[in-house]
Amino acid sequence: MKNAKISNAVINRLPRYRRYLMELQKKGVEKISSKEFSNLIGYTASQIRQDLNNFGGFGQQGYGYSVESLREEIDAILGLDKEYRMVIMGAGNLGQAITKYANTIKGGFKVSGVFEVNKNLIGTMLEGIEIMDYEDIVEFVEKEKIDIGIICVDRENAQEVADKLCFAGVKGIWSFARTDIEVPKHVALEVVHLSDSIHTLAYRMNDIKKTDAKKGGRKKTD
Amino acid sequence: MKNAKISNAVINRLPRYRRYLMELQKKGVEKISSKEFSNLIGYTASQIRQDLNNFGGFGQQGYGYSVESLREEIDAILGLDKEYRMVIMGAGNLGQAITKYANTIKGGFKVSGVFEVNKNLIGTMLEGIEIMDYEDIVEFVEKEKIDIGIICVDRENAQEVADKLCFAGVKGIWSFARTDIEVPKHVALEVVHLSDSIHTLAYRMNDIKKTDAKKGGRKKTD
DNA sequence: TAGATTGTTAATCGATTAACAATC
DNA sequence: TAGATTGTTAATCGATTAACAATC
Repeated sequence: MKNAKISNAVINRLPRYRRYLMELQKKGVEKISSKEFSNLIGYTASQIRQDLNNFGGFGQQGYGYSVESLREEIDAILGLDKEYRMVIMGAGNLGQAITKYANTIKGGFKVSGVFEVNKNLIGTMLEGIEIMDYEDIVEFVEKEKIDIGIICVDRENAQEVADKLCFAGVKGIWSFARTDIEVPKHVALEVVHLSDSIHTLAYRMNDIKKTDAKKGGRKKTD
Repeated sequence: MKNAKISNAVINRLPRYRRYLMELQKKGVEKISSKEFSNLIGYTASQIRQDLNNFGGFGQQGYGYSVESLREEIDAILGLDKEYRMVIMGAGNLGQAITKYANTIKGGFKVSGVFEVNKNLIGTMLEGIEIMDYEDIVEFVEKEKIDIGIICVDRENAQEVADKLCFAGVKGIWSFARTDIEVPKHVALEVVHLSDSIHTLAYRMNDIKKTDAKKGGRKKTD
């Protein structure tokens, strides 16, 4: 495995490679060349080879890539061979929605607790998990060795909750709060801006109307 | 308003500009220079001016930008001055989660219906909306003038549902399905890969551990 | 007017694509 | 071995940043 800093563009493509490899595995495909993969996934063969070679030489000249072992390599690169214990911060509408979703995530991701400040919610159940008091979060993270904090609180409180989680010792934060937050360098951060996402959709809908594209062609994801 | 094709990088930054402008407005700030905005939002002043000038000259030399009118301009660019009628496709766990979330979206976005194939769910209520039969989707989109279809079905069925929605006449698709889909050129598409997102978080958590970054510094969103 | 700050052109940087030698 | 396809270096493309003339 090489060592230079990997660009975000590359990192963001890794889960996609993995999804296609899983599909291929499910279909029983054993090997794939970068050219065949290119036709399937829509990146150039050159980019695929370039991307993978950031992490090592997983292919074999004259043959291509073994679907199974490439998929295992990418799993290991992404850290999907490990377990992750998570807490949800905030049991309002957003927290309820994300808790429901988080329970369906495949792999080693497990929701261990939900935390709230609203006394009326504390002690009630959400998706089979008891809602606990925000006051107890630091102790819980330490005792239960929580890896990831999922932030589902209001914009106004997101930074404070992030600070608390980082203090408590989480290694990563996944935020759905409608704001930008900062974390110490040793904590990983991934922010999902769902409202930004639908706003760009609105832009594209109106842009299409304006340029009045002729119908018929097809457009791929990304 | 200019006309050249706007890059995705620019489009993706627009909602973020808007969020910061809303905050400034709330605080009663009336004008901002690209330099001040840069300090706040973390893009270079040059990039801010470059981005905005894709759509028109909204500033005034020697003064800066009016927070209120710039925010209005961006609202108009994004199409947030319009109403959008939406349907949720799929009332399983993901559909339930997204319906809960979609009800909280601010602005002109309104959920008008939820559709399912599972006969046991059809006719029951979800977040105050009656779940309807997938068989009736085309008629509903036409009659209710639905603009956006939100796809929350299984990977296996996502493309079929997208095809149906496009046939019915939606102008945009917001997909949360764990797969890539294709739509005709005249339909806008925005895909949210939540599982990809948490996978990149896992990567970054492990990457930090490997490079063993010294603690202390702070990292901003994006 | 003088100072400030935009709008825009030019320079730089980074990411993608092309080419090809290495090698299975 | 000959053919195929990788790994990697070089060329291109696009996006970001810097510079500065225009102008409020």
